[in-house]
Amino acid sequence: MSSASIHKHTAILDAAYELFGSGGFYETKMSEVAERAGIAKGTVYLYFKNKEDLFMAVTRRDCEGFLQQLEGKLRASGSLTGKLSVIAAHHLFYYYERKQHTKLFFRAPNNNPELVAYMALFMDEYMQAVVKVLLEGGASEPELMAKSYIGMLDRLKMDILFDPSFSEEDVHKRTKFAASLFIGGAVANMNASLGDLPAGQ
Amino acid sequence: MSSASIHKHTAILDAAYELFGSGGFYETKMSEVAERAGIAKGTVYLYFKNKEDLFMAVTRRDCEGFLQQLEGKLRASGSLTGKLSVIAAHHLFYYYERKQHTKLFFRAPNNNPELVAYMALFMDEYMQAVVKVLLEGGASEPELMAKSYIGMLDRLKMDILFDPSFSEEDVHKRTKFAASLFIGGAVANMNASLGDLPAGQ
Amino acid sequence: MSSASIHKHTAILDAAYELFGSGGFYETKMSEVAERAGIAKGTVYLYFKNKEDLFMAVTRRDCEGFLQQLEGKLRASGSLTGKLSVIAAHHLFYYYERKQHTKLFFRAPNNNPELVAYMALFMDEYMQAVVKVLLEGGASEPELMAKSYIGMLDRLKMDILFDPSFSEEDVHKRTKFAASLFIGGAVANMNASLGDLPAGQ
Amino acid sequence: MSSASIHKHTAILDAAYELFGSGGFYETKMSEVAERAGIAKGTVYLYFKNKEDLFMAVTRRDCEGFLQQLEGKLRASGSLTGKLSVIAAHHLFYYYERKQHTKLFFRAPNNNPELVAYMALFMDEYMQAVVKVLLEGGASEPELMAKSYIGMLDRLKMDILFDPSFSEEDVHKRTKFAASLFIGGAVANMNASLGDLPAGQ
DNA sequence: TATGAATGAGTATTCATTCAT
DNA sequence: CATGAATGAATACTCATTCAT
Repeated sequence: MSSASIHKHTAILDAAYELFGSGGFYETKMSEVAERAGIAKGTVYLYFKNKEDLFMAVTRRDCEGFLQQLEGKLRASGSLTGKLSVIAAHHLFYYYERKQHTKLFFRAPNNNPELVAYMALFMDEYMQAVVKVLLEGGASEPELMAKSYIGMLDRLKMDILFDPSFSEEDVHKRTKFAASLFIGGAVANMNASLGDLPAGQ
Repeated sequence: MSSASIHKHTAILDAAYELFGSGGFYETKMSEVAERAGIAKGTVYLYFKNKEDLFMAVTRRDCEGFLQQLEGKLRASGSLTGKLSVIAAHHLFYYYERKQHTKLFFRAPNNNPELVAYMALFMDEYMQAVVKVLLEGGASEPELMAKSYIGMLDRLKMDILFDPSFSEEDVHKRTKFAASLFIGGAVANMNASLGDLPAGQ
Repeated sequence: MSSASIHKHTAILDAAYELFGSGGFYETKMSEVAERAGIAKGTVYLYFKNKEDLFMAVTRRDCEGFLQQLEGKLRASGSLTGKLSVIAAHHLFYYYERKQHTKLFFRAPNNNPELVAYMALFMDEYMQAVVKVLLEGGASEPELMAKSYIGMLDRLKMDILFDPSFSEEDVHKRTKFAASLFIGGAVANMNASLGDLPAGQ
Repeated sequence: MSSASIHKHTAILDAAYELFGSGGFYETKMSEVAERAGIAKGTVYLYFKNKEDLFMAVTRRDCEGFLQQLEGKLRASGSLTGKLSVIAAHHLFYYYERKQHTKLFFRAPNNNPELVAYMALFMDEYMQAVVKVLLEGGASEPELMAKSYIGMLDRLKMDILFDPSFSEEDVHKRTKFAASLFIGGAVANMNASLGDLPAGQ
């Protein structure tokens, strides 16, 4: 692929990322993608088989970037607690930085088995990255714990996407909160005794 | 509204619930909804303004049912820990019982502000129900905690939806796991010491 | 099917007959068919699955009409020679009457197996009708003879389709010529002896 | 035109002949033609103005070859009957030898006046070749007779194209049958008297 | 109320053709 | 001469919605 080709390939992915991201799969027109990429409609089809293929490619690039960055950051960080904080920060800031374009990324074509399979794979890889961290601490149910942590983070991210007044500082607070809650549990954030809590749960 | 009308209204909602639930908004046809409801295509429009309106109504009924049931269960339960367990059980079993039809419910029309607003409202009401419970324990950041708990539960529910071998027993385990992790934190599930954990976090 | 439906069905077939007939399959647009039939584009699809289906239906109606008329005329006619003349007249006048619309009917979608099969069936039925006549005369190779006769007629019809000055009288002459040539052979139309003709052939 | 050019010109014609022949005009892509000819897409346009021009050239080469071969064979043959047999054999074997590639040759672009004109010209030249033979026998309606003979042959050729089990021997039989029927007429193939045949027709 | 025939706006995709290299 | 990346016109088909009955 020539450098011009690569440039066009990237331009299409970028355009599609923004449009799929804000309008979703069904409400994004291939002609819009072409226009935003600064090329002709037919040209899109020289690089991607069809609309679903383009959506897959956009998703793939995004997910791979997410995981690669995460792994780099985890390698560079130390203690267990530090790593859990890194995960939280990565998750929240990743979306914070892309809030313009990922608002509605979760609007995907509904019955595309390939996409469903890929998303499952992504989720699994993400989870395994977290599991690996947890195992260092000797967690007994690392997969469930990893899923729980990811779920927490994913929900905490929603406000970031939809609340335009969210500041970087706010994201930092949320990051610390998430790691702390996950590690210490609700009990650590409460004044009242939890005397009725079954011990060891 | 006559009783015949109510019956038809309900039949349409039921049909739409199943179809939207398994195929998503865009891949569900109004004609299919009518057919499954046992009425004529035009009749759907006597009860719902248009496809989005129908989707809204389906969503609303589902969310309201979810919240009402939750509130009933919370009133009937005692301690803080008990209530947190009730929330987890409700969230997971709700989807467990509807796994046939909610698989893809999260595929919604992408740019409908009314729907977005409603979902935000639902999330807020759900969160407030959890907040109310947490406040009994004197939580300091009850909203963030509530969101985190809901996020955990939502991710833990995904396997239930997509893994057909999931048994009722498995759901029970997950329920206990979720409540326990949320209350006691990761530290309680780990063998290794978390000596590097900043105290009080 | 209501009478209005039948009317529309027929109107579409008529419109398609004329357009396919003069422009061929590929150069006829469904929107033109609809317009000429006086209905909306979408309505065509209520009556015919797609463009190929419509083409098939048009072809079928035309071929069936051709054969039915032929059979009626054959029943009403007497001697072997008379029947052969009836066949010739039917073939030539059928196209003479439709010269406006069948000029290019032989431009069909190229790779439609169903259509190919149907045309083979039609040709076979046509041939069998001729074979039946020939068998009354004790022909020894009736199928090849039938095909030959049909081939003659089909070529003799071409001028009718493409020559606008062709009169009904001309068609009559051609009819007589065809029957006579087929029955008596070239030898009957020649002054010179055909002494070198293998005897008995 | 250099020899390399001639080679490319021929390669394109060969490729187009096979593809148009088996897929028809509309379902053959210029890119396929180029690929099969072993050249780039754009190069085709250095040799042929456009797709229709290429189709014309392919048709022309085929028709000219058909006529030239026929004329050569006719010069080499003797009696009237012999010449008629030569015509039949030529027509049938020509397609027999090309059955792979001419199955669908008759699927031409529908509204190309130049092509229509050329085909008329070809038909006329073919007819004149036959007429010339028939005039040696003093035929009174040589053109109609020629057309009829060609029509017969054309129909008799169809089975050859579509029936893969057709042997060379079968083609021979058909050749003899055609010439014999044309010369002697149906009456020669029948047991029954044709007493009602108008004398001299 | 209920129907369902009719509508027509809306869009992904193809492919002949061009032209800068 | 040769290339092949880029173009964009052109069209079948779908399906939400309407409205005469």
